[in-house]
Order: sequence, then structure tokens, then C-alpha cells
Amino acid sequence: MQSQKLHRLELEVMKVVWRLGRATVNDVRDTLKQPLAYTSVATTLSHLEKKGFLTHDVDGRTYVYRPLIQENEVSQSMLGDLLERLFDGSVERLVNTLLETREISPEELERLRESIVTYRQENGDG
Amino acid sequence: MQSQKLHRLELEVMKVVWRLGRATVNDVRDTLKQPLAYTSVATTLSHLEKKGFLTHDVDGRTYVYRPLIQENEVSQSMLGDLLERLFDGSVERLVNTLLETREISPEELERLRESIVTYRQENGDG
DNA sequence: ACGTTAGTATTAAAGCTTTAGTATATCGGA
DNA sequence: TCCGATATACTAAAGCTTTAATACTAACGT
Repeated sequence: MQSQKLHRLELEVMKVVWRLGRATVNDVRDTLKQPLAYTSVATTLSHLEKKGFLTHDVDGRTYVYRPLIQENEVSQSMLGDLLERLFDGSVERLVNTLLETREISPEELERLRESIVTYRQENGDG
Repeated sequence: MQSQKLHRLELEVMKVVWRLGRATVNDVRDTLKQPLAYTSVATTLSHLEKKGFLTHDVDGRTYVYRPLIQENEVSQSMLGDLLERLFDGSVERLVNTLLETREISPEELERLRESIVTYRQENGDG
């Protein structure tokens, strides 16, 4: 398993492929907010395939890409990276920073608390 | 206010300066885990100063750098960036990913829950 | 005063991502 | 069959960070 870290554009492209499930160059190009030349998107997809994040099937002469890695894996990996680099691995510091930063609605806060309690019941007391 | 996003090496260097409070090139160089040429560190400090993250006082012919931005500001900014790019701004999704990923001790989990409850009391119900 | 040392300033190479132009191949319609 | 449209392959320029060499400057000891 490699680094699982995606750069800005790579991530944008992967998000489209994750969302669509299967996607051609044009699918990706049409979905991206950022306007890009066809070949730019194609190159990025090639890179992602070479790095092992994607593969493709052939439909006529068209490549249909699909993910080889789940969004959740990448999210975990990149969040974990930031956790180490910014917070020395302290989940508590990360969450506190999050709480300080954001305007979080009471509803979201309550869901958050529930998530933690649920997780604790499932794992924490073992 | 600018982007407040630091790259890998820049962040390493800033962390040293934050920790030491005031630091010369050699202070930073000696503290960094990564071995680097004197001039590499000096260049990076110059960049950081040009970008407004640092300034320096002069002591003899030596520059003594000090932060112009707090670690917390940068942490918030960079975490917020990841929150948007990876989780579409959903704090809940971020925290859930964090819970899935990490082995979190019951103690840490309890502190986490307390943080949230405290924050909710101070802000959430208003 | 002079040379050695220890700083900073300048410049740029190396390595990376992003972006896209050009070349090439192939499908499909007239 | 031939032409235009559309697809990928190849190549590389532009823009960025990292890294460090070289040039320059000033302090300090003798």
C-alpha cells in the first residue's frame, strides 16, 4: 500500500469518479467545476491510474474509469496525516481546534456527541 | 489575511519557531529532525518571512526570528481547508472518519465527549 | 589592520503537480 | 472509401516547493 495522499486536482477528479461510480474523461470534465482542457483531465486520470487509485475498462475506444480505492480510505489517510503533522497525533487537540474554529449548530453538536458515545459503547469500554 | 496554508517543510520550520518562541537559523537547523544545509533553512525562513508568517530582529549580524501568526490560527486554517476539501464541510463526517480510523483510548474518548458537552453548554444552546 | 569565520543575499537546480498542445489512431457517416 | 470527429498517447511548458551552492558582508581575534 502506497501513500494514499492525493493532491488538489487529483482529489477533485477522484471525487467525481467516486460520485459517478464509473466515468469517462468527458464525464469527469463535465462534472468538474473548474474548466479544464480535455487532455488535462485525461492526463490526470492516467496519473491516478498509474498510482493505483483507478483502473479502466474499455468501451469501444473509450476508457471508462472506476475507483480502486474507496473515498473513506483516502479520507482516513489524509486526515491521519494532518493529525500527525499538525496535532502530533492528538485527536483531542484536533477536535478542540475544530470546535474553536467552526460555527457548529446545536443539532450537529448533538449528533457529534452521540457518535462519540456510540463509538465508546462499541469500542471504548472493551 | 492570506492563505495561511503551509507546506511540509514550512510547517516543520514554523513548528520549531513556535516551540522556541525566538530562533536563529542555527536554532531551527539544530532542532529539525531532518538534516538540512544551513542555507536551506535560511531560505525557508526568508520565504516564511516574505509570506508574513514570521519576522526577525537583528542581534549583531544574526537574525532572530519570531512568529507573527499563532500555531492555532494555522491549525484552524489548514484543518478547515481539509474539512472543506475532503468532507464538504461536514464536521460530523470528519469526526466519524476520525473515530473509525484511530485507536482511541477510553480516556481520550471521554475527554472528547466532555469537550463537546462543554462547548455545547457555552455556545450550542444559545 | 587583516584574515578567518560566521552570518545573510542571491541565484538556481531538482523534483513535483498542473495544464495543455501535438501526434496518432479509430470509429462512423456520406 | 474517405473525411471529419473523437479518443488516447506522448511530450513538455508553467508554476510551485525544496534544497543548496555561491557570492557577498561584517564581526572578531590577534
